[in-house]
Amino acid sequence: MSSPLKKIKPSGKADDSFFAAVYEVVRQIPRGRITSYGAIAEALGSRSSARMVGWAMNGAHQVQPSVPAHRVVNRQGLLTGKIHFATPTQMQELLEAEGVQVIDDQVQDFQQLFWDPKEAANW
DNA sequence: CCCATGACCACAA
DNA sequence: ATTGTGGCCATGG
Repeated sequence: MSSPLKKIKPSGKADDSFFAAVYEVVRQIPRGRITSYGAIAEALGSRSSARMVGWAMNGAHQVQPSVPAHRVVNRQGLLTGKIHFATPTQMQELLEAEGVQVIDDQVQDFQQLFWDPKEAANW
């Protein structure tokens, strides 16, 4: 079990929907780190599928184990998805609780805290 | 079945 | 730098 991601890659057919793959990747995001929708999509092989990543997050709340959707922001490091959380401040508070500074829905040192899913990918 | 929307991103002008 | 448009796939009316 050295490979946390294992075979989430669509080699052949989608055993686990694109959604499942997204959830897997999001769970790999280290605490105090963040990534972007596009980065996840690109890591999955579909650079342009960033929209689906966000769409997948829409149901992440009811998915187990818990998916740290608050660690996923847009390309600008902006908390675009905060509106989908229980409260408009939930996402920011979760990030700040992990040491991520957020000002005006903007992640500080975004580029520095950015975590590339490809780094964890074992392919 | 067709149309519209969506937690996005990249490119062209 | 800003604006507009296309694309991606899924879900809902």
